[in-house]
Order: sequence, then C-alpha cells, then structure tokens
Amino acid sequence: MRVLFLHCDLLEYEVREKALPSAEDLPPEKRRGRIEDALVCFISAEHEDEGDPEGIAREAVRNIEDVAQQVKATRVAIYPYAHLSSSLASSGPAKRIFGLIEERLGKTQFEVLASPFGYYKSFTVRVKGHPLSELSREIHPAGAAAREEASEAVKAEQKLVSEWFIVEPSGALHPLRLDGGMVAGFDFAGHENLRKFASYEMAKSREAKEEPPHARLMRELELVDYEPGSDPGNLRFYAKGRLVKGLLEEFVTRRMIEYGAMEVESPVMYDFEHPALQSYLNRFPARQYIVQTPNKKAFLRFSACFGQFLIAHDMVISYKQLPLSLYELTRYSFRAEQRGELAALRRLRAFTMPDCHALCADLGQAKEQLMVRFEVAWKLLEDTGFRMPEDFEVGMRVTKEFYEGNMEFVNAYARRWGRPLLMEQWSHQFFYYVFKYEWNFVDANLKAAALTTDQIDTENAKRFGITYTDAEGKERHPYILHLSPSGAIERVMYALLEKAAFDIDAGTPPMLPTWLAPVQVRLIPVSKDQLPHCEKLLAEFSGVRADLDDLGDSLNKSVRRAEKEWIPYIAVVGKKEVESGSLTVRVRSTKEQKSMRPAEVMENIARDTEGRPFRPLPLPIRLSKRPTFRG
RNA sequence: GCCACCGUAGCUCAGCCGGUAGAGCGGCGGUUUUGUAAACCGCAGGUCGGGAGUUCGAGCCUCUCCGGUGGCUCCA
Repeated sequence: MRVLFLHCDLLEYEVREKALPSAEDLPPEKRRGRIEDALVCFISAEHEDEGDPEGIAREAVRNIEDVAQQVKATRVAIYPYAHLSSSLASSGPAKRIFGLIEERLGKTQFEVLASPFGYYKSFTVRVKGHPLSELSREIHPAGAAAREEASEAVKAEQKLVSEWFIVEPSGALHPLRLDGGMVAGFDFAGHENLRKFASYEMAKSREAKEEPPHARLMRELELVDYEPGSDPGNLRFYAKGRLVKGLLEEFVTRRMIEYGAMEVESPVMYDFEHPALQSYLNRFPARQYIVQTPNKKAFLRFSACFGQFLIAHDMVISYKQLPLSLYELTRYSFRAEQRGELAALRRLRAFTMPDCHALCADLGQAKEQLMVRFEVAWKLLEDTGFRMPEDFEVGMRVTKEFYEGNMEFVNAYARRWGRPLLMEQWSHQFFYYVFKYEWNFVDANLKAAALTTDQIDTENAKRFGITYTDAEGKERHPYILHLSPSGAIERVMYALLEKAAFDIDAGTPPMLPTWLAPVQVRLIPVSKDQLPHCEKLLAEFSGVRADLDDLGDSLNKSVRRAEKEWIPYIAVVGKKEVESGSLTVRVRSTKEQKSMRPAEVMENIARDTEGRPFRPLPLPIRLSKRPTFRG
C-alpha cells in the first residue's frame, strides 16, 4: 500500500462518474465532500495487500494516526487514489481495504471524511506547505509480528470449539478425548482404520514418513506422471491413465444422470468483481489461481459451486420441482495449494471434481434427499471396485444445534452406514453448512483422504440470490446440498492404487478392477509360429481391450511383462492351443492357470465389467508398435 | 509458505579425499524360436535439474532458482 499524506487547509471533492461498473450507487450526501484543516491521505491499495485486508488496514490506520499526531491534525480525509502504484490491488479487495480503514478510523477520536471508491472525482486541495505537510509512506502487508494478530475470520474459527464422538449404528454416543496423544473413549477393537482416522483428525498424528505407494505405481504403470513443465500439482496423464480417468468420469456422470441430476457446464474462470462472488472469495484470498484476461482479472474456479449457483440464480423454480439437482464434472477445479501440501494424486492443484447441487424446499426434504444421494454414492463406489463400507471411514461434521434438533436423522445415518463413525460437533456454525459427511480412505501411510462428501448448506442460497416460489406464491431460499458422489476422480485413482498397494504387502497380486484395467486380455504366442493364429484370435476379442505380444521375446519374459502390467487375463497360445482352439489363461484375481475357450474369457470379462462403461484400447494393439511413455 | 532430505543416460541407481562419468533395465543391430515372472553378443545414448560463485580444476564445496518427497501450517 502506498499513502501520500498532505496536511491541508482544504479538501473539496465532487463525484463525476463511475470509474468501475461495480461501484455502488451513492446517496447525495456522499456525492460531494469538504473538510478543512485536515490530514488528507491519498491511498493506493496494492496487489500484495490482497492477502491480508485486515492486517493492511490496521497498519494503514496506525500510520495515519502516527502522521496525524506529528502534524497535530484532528481531522482526517481518506481518498482512494489509484495513481500511486503500478501494481494495484483488484478493486474487490481494494474496496474492502478502504472500508476497513474507514471503519477503524471511525472508532478513533478523529473526525473522518471518506471519499467514495470507484468514482472519478474532481477535487481541490490546498496544502499547508510546512516541512511536514507532504509525506509519503509505503506500507507492506503484515510482517511476522502483525500476522500474529489474527483476522476476524480466523478469530471466529479459533473460537470454534470441536467435540469429538464415535456414533455407533445403534445411535450410542461415545465422547472422545486425547490421552497422551492417543484417542481414548471408545474401544476400537475391530475398527483399526477408524482409530487411525480419528487419530489423524484429532491428534493430527502422522505416523509414516515414506512416499505414498501410489506415487510410484502411477508412474510404473504408465498412468500418470509429474509435469515439470507446468505448475506443481498439474499432472500429465499417459494413454493408460487417460483411459482409466475417462472411464471413471463417464461412470460417475452416467450414475448422476440416472439419479436425476441435470448435467450442465460452466466456465472455468470468474470475474473477481462479480458482486455475488466477492463475499465468498474475500474469506479465502490466497487460494486461487489468478488469470489476467485481456481486460480483467479473473480467478480459476476451485469447485463447481459458483457456476451452478449463478445458473440457479437465474432459474425460475417452483416448489413443485423440488428437489432439483444440477451436476457438473469440472475439468478442472483449481486450488493453489501450498507446495508442501501437494501429494501425487491425493492432493493436486488441478483436479477433476464431480459436483452435484440439490435445491431442497426445507430441511426435511434436504435430509431425505441427502439419504437418496447416499445410496447413489454407495452403489457408485461399490461398483467402481471398493468394498462398502469397509474401505472407508465416515467423518461427520455437525453443529451442536443441528445434532440436538436432528438426532434421529444422525442415528438413522449411522444405522445405514452399519459401522461406528466419527462425529465432530461444533459449538456454533462457522462454515456455510450445518451438516456434512465425508467418506475417508485411510491409506498405507495412515493418511486420510475424503472421497464422497455431501453437505447441507443453509447460507449460499441467500448469498447467491437463489429462490423458488412456494405454494403460497412467496419467494423462498432453498437449502442446498453439495454432493461429490465419488470425490475428485484423481483421488479415486489414488485410492484404487493404494488399495492395490495393500495387496502387494499382503502378498496377493495387485490389480485394478477389470473394467478399469487398461489391457484386459493379453495374447502371448509361445513362438512366432502361432502369430497368425493370434492375429485371428484378436478379432474374437472385440468389445474388450485385448492386445498381442508380438515382440518375439522368450515366453518367460513376455509373461513377466504382462504380469508387471497387472493384466487380468494372460492367454498363452502354443502348438497345443492352436490345435485345440483353446487358450491357457493366467487369471490374475485367482492366481489360477487354466484352459479356457476365448468365449469363456469374454464371458468372464463381461461379468466383471457389467454395467460399467467401456472404452477401446487407446494404444497400438501389437506391442511391437507401442512406444514406452517412460522407461 | 516454513524446516529437512533428494535431483547423475528414457527408467532404477553407483560414483571414494574436488582431478573431467559407470552398471543393470529399456532402445537399436545381430544370434536364438523359446510352454508360464528377465536367453546371449554387440552398439548408441549424459549441458551430472537450471544459473551464479569458490578453485589451476566442481557430479562432489557455497549461493540462488526450478522440480520431487517427508514434517509443519493448510485442506472453503
């Protein structure tokens, strides 16, 4: 922030026209102003100030008080003046900063005149001209000392008191406490993962130190890799990885449409100045990617919320149409996570997020609909290849008030889940929701990552002006549910790979579910004499992802290669098989080696993949034609 | 963002006290034509992550930037 201090006999201004379209209309008394014998402060808010409006405003006021004291001024004028800096703050944050300065100065003994922000003004100043009457200062955002004073929002969060419980399927409640770093208050026997999850959440325990296994696997399997040419947390997907991701995307989307959601598509970037977005944004100023468009500054979306809320804002909705769901799969959502927080596929800066918002007439309908979506998500994860509910641990977050008023709902949820779950109870509502749940995957390094999540949002309908008309013809704000049925697609891949890593440790062959296996069947001729026969067989495997190892290596080597690729059905074709018309197949899931006819293999795959999307092999069918993406 | 560790051939890694770079796999050429997790021989392949510094001389020491991992903070 830059400030030019002028100790003046007189300041007089008159508003001419708006300089910013978003500037608010002014009451007549604000359109002109005059102050005599005052310290006039011309101020430019700069880009670097955006991260901490509270802090910079506090510093500004401190400086103003300081200078005013020196020149013995009792009156102060604040004059937003863009021309002191070449690195201006965006107008949203700037406006907020000026508001805060005015508010804080108002609490001092000074008489304050604040000229409006966002307008062209004509003005007159007459500077006193004594040695101290002209002075400029640069004020930088909170140094270490200033940062200790938390912003209002952070203070509110700090006041937030969390209580932790285990809720059993019976509804029995067990208050948890930390006892020497260990979670106590519940017998976790038989619920080892829940203990790990509770300890991750409550004690912030980080027990392991290795790289997560999936980070290595994703590269070894030629699925996904880091991209040093981009920004951290923006990954590259090779052909096989794109296939897996594409299939998951299709599956989730199909299930959401079957559920009844209306798929929409919204922009990836939004205008900083858009009034509906500002209050939402200002609370989390440092999290976005900023992009400079030809004529404005925009931010990249960090979820599908805005896009869908802005659509919902313009929709005409009757209570008869509720509940009503909008769905979008964002490719991508962007969050400028701190460097140290990124972790391969678990935590990214650019990720693919299915997001489904349901507008509900009232709390009753919201609770009912939440459980409908619970079933959709449960089935989706189960059909993807997870064990439900064993692969996940529920984190449920509620306000105390919600819990006490809706105990039956919480208990019904716990009964449906069928296993004990972790509940965090907040003393008061700090976030926009009163109820939220996540299904967390606990990985080999004992880290928890949320996949499925749904929330009951009581605030954003008001904030974004989303309304429906009720039976009496009155406009009402709906409750909004925020469901991500699977969580980020990359995170689903992470969980599947981490699950496979558990199998490696347990000594069972790791694999992806057959419907996601990049190659489902590999044909390996014992010698090149069987190649023509294999070529013919390929035609029989239409509708599955089959390929042919025609590299001419030894059988041992070819089998090893196929095993390392986690191929579920490896079919060896030698002299015997050509004569009998059968295949000798290694079935990965059962470790069996048995003689099967091609039709049987097809039936097995059809059974494994029933109801899931299919995509053809996105690679050359003959290995001799296939490049390696990495060594 | 802070602290620590790491970055050498496409991949996985070795490289001593600072003296000018090595293996295996993969690729290419040849021999072999194989019955269920790596046949054999040969060849090519390196700004030692980028930049700056110290030094007669830097993969090795110093600074800085980039990338990765772990911890902290964070996760709307």
